[in-house]
This record gives sequence, structure tokens and C-alpha cells, in this order.
Amino acid sequence: MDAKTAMTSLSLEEKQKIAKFELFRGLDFNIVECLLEGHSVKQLKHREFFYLAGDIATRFCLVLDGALKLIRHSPRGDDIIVHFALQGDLVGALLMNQSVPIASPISVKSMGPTRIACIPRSTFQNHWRTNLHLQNNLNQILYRRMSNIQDDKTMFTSPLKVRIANLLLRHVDLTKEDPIVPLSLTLTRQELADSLGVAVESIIRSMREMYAEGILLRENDRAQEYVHIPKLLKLIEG
Amino acid sequence: MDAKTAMTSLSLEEKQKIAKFELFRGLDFNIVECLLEGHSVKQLKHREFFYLAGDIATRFCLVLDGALKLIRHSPRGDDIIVHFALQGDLVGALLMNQSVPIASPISVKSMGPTRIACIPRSTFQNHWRTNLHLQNNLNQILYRRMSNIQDDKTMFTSPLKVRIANLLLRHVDLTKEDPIVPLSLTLTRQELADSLGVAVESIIRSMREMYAEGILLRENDRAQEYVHIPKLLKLIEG
DNA sequence: CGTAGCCTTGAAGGTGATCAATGTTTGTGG
DNA sequence: CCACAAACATTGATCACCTTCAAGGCTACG
Repeated sequence: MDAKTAMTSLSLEEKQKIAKFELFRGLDFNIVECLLEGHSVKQLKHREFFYLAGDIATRFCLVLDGALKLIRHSPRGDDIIVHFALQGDLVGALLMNQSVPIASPISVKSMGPTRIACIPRSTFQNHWRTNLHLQNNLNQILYRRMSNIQDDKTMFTSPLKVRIANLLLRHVDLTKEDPIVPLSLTLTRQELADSLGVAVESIIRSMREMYAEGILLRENDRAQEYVHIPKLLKLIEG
Repeated sequence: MDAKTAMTSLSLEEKQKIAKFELFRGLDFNIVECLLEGHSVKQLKHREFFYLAGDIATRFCLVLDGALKLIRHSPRGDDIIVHFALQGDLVGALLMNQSVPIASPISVKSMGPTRIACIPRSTFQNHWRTNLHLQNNLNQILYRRMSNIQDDKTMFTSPLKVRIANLLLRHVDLTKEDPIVPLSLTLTRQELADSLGVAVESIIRSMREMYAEGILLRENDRAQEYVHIPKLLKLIEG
């Protein structure tokens, strides 16, 4: 096995960090170790795939660092992003719950360098599926994900600028007092377009206006973008 | 307690029928009886609410007959239907899994006369939450619901006629050999519009074309609508 | 018999799509 | 380190699709 495909395991130290993820709340450390049974850590480069749509899903993964995007392909060739998975999020867990391995309906691609823990299906069957407390935590995650996607659907009828605002709002730290906060996840214009199901050009034109209105800000030409929360909220409220 | 609000319980016979729902697959009958603990049967008229958005959810329900629609309200006053719940489907179960009762983000309204079994939160906490097998079944339902709504999102970029076709396809019995099958759930134009997030007029104009193309059919002016499956599929494929 | 909900049609208008061209940034291999 | 490719960003012009508004008809139901 060469360096490229070398698979490492999590150190004890790292496992202890992971045990603090919300997903594992209320679980003993030795249980968490069981849940990671047979795992392997993978360092994905930018734009690398974890699943391709149609692959039989024999493993799922926990995001350790970085971000993944979950992509559906439309018959017309459009790619639609249905979810962004960040640190502590699970990808493919719902597929593991099926009685036999099934084809993944989505592709999963990294956004920038991303570290994940790949966990085999058997571990899910033996430990995840049988742990009641964990199932409840999983449901919390699902509930949030379902809420978000329902929200997207509800926003469908709003003008594009409002929909962009709504999407960006999910990727800022709202606990800060500051009215101006940076985006915690950098999305390209293309990713915003794919997430909202519109053309890139439309995103660009809408965001240009949002910059002009001071809703979005950029530190003298640097890449990092900031949002003005009160203005953003005002835009969404209407 | 007058006739209007009289609450009845399920007969033994009916419980046995319910025990055959996919949701309860693999569960003993006496377990199913526990899962219904404290339930009450409600006969909803047309357009009656089970939840109103914002209500604190202290119970959930199982659809016995008829149909419910789950509605989200946008800030602009548009109503968006996020799901149709038919026989055997659950409404509000995800809300029960939260540690404390929370406000429902959706309204739930009957479509025609509908019979439901209302089940108190405590029963969920005591019996549903603690039953591993049931949790797995619940996840199956969630998976399907999530798939559907992701599908909707993916279809977003398609022309309206394709999106209508895709929605109708979910409400026909595909096990039949016949190319022409009736819709198992009658949706008004308004409901189609609310489900797809478009204007009623757009639905009407699109469907007029679909009638002209023989994709949709109607028995000499009768209300029951039929779809021509192969043509429907061809439209979706592109 | 009047109201409420749903269906239908037409005309006018706007939002976002499409197409084409070009600039910018990033990463890769010679 | 430079050259080149690939991904990403931007702009303008034109156009299609869907929305909005207004008006009217149909059906069910108390």
C-alpha cells in the first residue's frame, strides 16, 4: 500500500475530540470507540469524490474537518447541491439503515482539503443501528436537515436575492454580537447557483446588487466575504 | 363531551389491520397495541387542521384513511405543501423525538374526509422512542420522504410540465401493467401549484397542453383524471 | 340562493435563462 | 519559474417562461 492510499486510524486524542461532537452526546467514550470500529481516516483533496451517484454504498463517513457537498444529478445534466456537510456531520448514514446495500442517489464531493472517517456498513449494522440513544441523536440531525430542505422549498417563490440571503444565513456564526460577520463556509458562485438551482450569472448579478446595498462586504478585494446580519434579516423578512 | 368532539378508540379488528402497515413491519401485535397507548381516533372533515404552524406539538398522528397535506408558510404569505401524508403515514413523529415539546414549523390540513389516530407525546417517549426495530422502520419512512423532497429540488430547473409529471408519477399505482392509470390521490390545481411553488394559472396552462398531448386524460368530463405512463415517463426523461 | 372555493382565460410585464465573449485565479508539469 | 490548462468570475444582449392582475364561470354546500 503506497502513500497515496495509505489509511490511518484515529489517535486516542482525536477520538476524544470526536466524542464531543453533538452526534455522540450522552454516549460513553468506549461506546464511541465501538462506533468507529473498522474505520479509516481519509484525507481528501479539493474536488475529490467520496461517493459517485449509483455506487453501491458499503460505507458511510463522518466529517472530521473541511466540508463535503451532496450532489444530485438531474436528467438534464444539471447538478443540484442538496446539502453541505461540515465538521461532525454524517454522510450516507440513511443508506446504511436499509436492509441491503443500495445504490447512492447522490454524489459526494469535497470542497477544499477535507478529512473524513470512513466507517464500514457492518459497523453501522452492529453498533449504530442497535444503539437507541444514538438513533435519537441521528434523528435530531435528520430533523434539522429536513427542516433546511423544506425551508429551501418554501423560499422557492421568493426573489433570488432573498433566497441567497437565506442560504448565506446558514453559514454564519449567529452567536456573535457583531452585525458584520464572516462566512464560515466559502461557497463559490457556482456552488451557490447549484444549491439554489439557478444560473451562475443570476447569482453574480444578484450579489452585485447586494454588495452595492451593503448587505455583503469584502475586505479590500480579499476573498473572504462578510455579511451584514441586520440588513440580511431585513431583506429576508421583506 | 358532545358528538362533535367525541373521541373513539380503535377496535381490535382495526388494530389488526393497522398492525399490517409497513411502519409496524416485524413488530408483534401486542407491541403495536402499546404503541397506540392513549390514542384517540379523529374523523376530520374536509379542510380541517390537525396542527397549525406555531402550535406546540404534544401529539402526533397516524393516517388511517384519507390524506393530509403538510404546509409551510412563507414570510410573503405563500403556502407551500412539503408533503402529502396518505394511509399508514406518520405526521409529527420527528417533532416527538425532540427533548422538549416544540412548536410545529408546519400546518397540517385534511384533504377530504380523513380518519387519523392521534397519539400523545408520552406514548412516543415511552414506547416509540425506546423500540429499536420501530426506529429503523421510521428511518425508512424518513429516507423516502427525504428522497422525494431532494428530488423536488433537483427538478427545480426543469420546465414546469416535467415537474408536474414528476409529481403526478408519485400518485399512481405503478404495479399495474396498464399504460393508462388513474391518480390515486386527487389533487386540485391549487394544491399542485402550492406543492411546486408556482402560480395556479401556470399549472392550468401546462396541464392544458398535457391533455392536448394525451399525457393526461379525463373520462368524458368526469372529475377522475388518468395519466398515460409511457408518455409521462418520456416527458420526464426529456 | 348566496357564498366560498376552485377553475379558466387573456393581456401585460418582469425575472431569470441562455449564449457568447472575456478576464481572473489556481494548480500542474516541463 | 514559466507556460498552460482548468476552474471560477464577470458582463452584455436577447429571449422564454412564468407571474401578476383582472374578469368571469362553475360547482358544492349551508
